[in-house]
Parts: sequence; C-alpha cells; structure tokens
Amino acid sequence: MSSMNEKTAAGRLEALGHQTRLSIYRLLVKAGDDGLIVGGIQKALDVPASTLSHHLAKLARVGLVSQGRRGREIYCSVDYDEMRALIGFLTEECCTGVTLEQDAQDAA
Amino acid sequence: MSSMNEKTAAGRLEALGHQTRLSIYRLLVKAGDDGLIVGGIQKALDVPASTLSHHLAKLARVGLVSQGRRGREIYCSVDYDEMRALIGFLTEECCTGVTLEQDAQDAA
DNA sequence: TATATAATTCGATAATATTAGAAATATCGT
DNA sequence: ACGATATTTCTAATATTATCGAATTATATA
Repeated sequence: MSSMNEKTAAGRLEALGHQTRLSIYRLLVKAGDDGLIVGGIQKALDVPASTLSHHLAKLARVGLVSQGRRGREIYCSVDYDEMRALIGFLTEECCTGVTLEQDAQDAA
Repeated sequence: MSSMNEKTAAGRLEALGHQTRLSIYRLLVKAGDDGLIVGGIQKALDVPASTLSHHLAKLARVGLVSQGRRGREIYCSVDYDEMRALIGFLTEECCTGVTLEQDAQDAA
C-alpha cells in the first residue's frame, strides 16, 4: 500500500534519531499546519543558524519536513503523510501481527 | 503512561536508523518469540561477527532487543513492549491529534 | 542602489560511528 | 584438561556526522 521500504524507513529513522532534530520535528508538530519559519525554530531551540539549517535539510531530504519560501522567510512544516507511512511501516513490519494493542501471550 | 521521553525515543530511533540494524530487527520480528541466535542472524544477513555483535549491542542497549545465553549460544529477540512504546511516542508526540488514520484537512 | 534581514552554503575541525580482523572469554563435548 | 564452537571485546583504521563561524545568496525596503 505505502511505498515504504526498509531503506527509506532507515533514512527517516536516522533523521529522527538525533536529539536536536527530534526536538525540531516535535516543535513543528506542535506548530501545526502553518509551521514555523527557520528563525522561529532557532529562537525556540537556541541552535546556531548553520547547524539548524543542516538539521532541517536532513529532515527535508528524507521527506519528513516540507519547506517553502515566503518572502525572505522559509516556512517549515511537518509532512504528516510521510510520518504516518513511517509509523505504518514500524507497526506492520517491526511489530509482527501484534496490532499495537497488547498481546495476550499466554501460550507459553 | 509510558515512561518514554524524547531522549529515549531519539536513542531508539537512532538504533533503528541504520540499514543493517533495521534488517536485524526485522529478522528478529519475523523470528517471533523464540528469537534467533547470533550465529543465525549472521548466516542470514552475512555480516562479520564482530560487526554484528556491535549492532546487536546497540539494539540491546536501547532496549529494543533482549539477549539471553542458552549454552554457548545467545538468543536474541525483540522486545515488543519497548517498540510499542516508541510507536506510541511517535503517534502521540509526533503526529499531533491526527490519530493515525487520515486527516480531513479541508479548512484550507 | 544601498542596507538590513533571513537563510543557506562553504570550509575547517572535532566528535562519533562503522567496520572488521585478531585476541579473549564462555561453554560444550570428549 | 583439551579442542571445538559461539560470541564478545580489543585495537586500529576509515568513514560519516555534527558543529559553527564566515562568506554567500535571496529577498525586502528605504
């Protein structure tokens, strides 16, 4: 159904697997559909501009974050579909038939 | 509810964010509750023993994989609870109120 | 056009991760 | 105790990431 494969998933997991980037991502989630401009993220998280830019580029490269210029500011926002695809992959491919609830493992 | 925080989540995401480790993890998921011995993983994925050992150690360190010796073999298996906690974190903290299904974003 | 603002790219360094052979450790079977 | 098997730890080389100031690009406004 989703065009998610192991390689893509690994790339996204790697992108999220960094404290600062995960913070950035969560901040963007909280910001909602409008997203935040780069400077806003910078102010909120206190990360040097160039460092932040690299992190955002990585998140964008793997498809988790979208960026779009509006004037001289660049708006960043989360791409929920892509995150959902990742979560779907983890649920289906990394959690066996166990559907997310709890498993009744009583057959031991 | 779950004791999952951003730091723990980032560590687990990082562990999974590597092609080989994600393959190892998925293999263990397929193997089910019994898991696999290290040598079995090695044979299946063709990774040098020491390299594999490091990858497994990393997965174990972050709690995603459990290891237990039985004789001279070490059985590795997935810890589903921990993975579920991670997926829960992603769903709740990184996907806003959007509950995993699709969102009707028509208010644009 | 000049100046200010927003963000990225450059360039260089430091820090970490990855890799894998060799040596060490643990356990088994004889 | 010895030899074989399973796995880890040691060691060292290589590769990749992360970091961040300085220079650059893009846009706006006076």
